[in-house]
Amino acid sequence: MARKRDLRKGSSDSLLLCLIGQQPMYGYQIIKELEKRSQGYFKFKEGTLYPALHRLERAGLILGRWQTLPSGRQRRYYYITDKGRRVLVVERGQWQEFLTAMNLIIRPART
Amino acid sequence: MARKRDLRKGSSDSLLLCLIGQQPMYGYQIIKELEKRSQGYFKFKEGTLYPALHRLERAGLILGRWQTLPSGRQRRYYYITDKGRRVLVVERGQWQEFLTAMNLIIRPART
DNA sequence: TATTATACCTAGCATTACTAGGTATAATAA
DNA sequence: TTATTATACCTAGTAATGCTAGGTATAATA
Repeated sequence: MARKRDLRKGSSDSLLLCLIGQQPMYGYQIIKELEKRSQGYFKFKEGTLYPALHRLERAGLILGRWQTLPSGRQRRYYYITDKGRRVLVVERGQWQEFLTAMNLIIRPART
Repeated sequence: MARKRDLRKGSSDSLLLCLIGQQPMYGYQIIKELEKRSQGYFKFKEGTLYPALHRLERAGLILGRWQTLPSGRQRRYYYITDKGRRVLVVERGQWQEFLTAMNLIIRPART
């Protein structure tokens, strides 16, 4: 039973949009930042993160730009788009609705 | 983007266990009950519910028994098992953890 | 008589998180 | 010097699950 994995399904895009919406970020940084902010709960795997970023970019919600560090190392920074911001608002609302509905069912019983 | 669908992924089993844990129920009843209790949010499709019930039964978390009504109609009532109760406790905890982590990320920004 | 509600079922599709592999550089430890 | 860890990106294929769309059948209502 892959319960934890599946609870997370569908939340990834909102999390990524939310972070990138606050500040442009690159993939590796996002993984570290999500783990830090969630106090260790979210540990995105690369096989989850990078495909997700590519999906969001294809959907026009974020925009990626390669940036070269003085060291010569390459990073791909992602910027949220206007469309991305609009979608984020919707998704935050959907999260609230889902949370409310879940709590109506799950919470009442204290057994 | 099937966002709402995917948020729900992984929550179904907990919802079903939770309901059946309070009182034995049959499939059709569960659909109606979930919709009522969630104030219309959860509208389980039969293609979601029945396979889920069968999964839970295969996993030994619930037990199904056919019952014949005076009318002759058949219903399959599901009962939670001891194992099911133990799993439910775990899943409630996991939901809480997930909720907490999500809120740490999603809530702060009020943009 | 036709429609809606009740009551169950399943095959196959779409989506997404993850596994497990890959490439490459920089910094640190042994 | 060498080995390991951290940084930084990528993808093919698998597993899991919600849903679509179809099926069967009876009872109640319009």
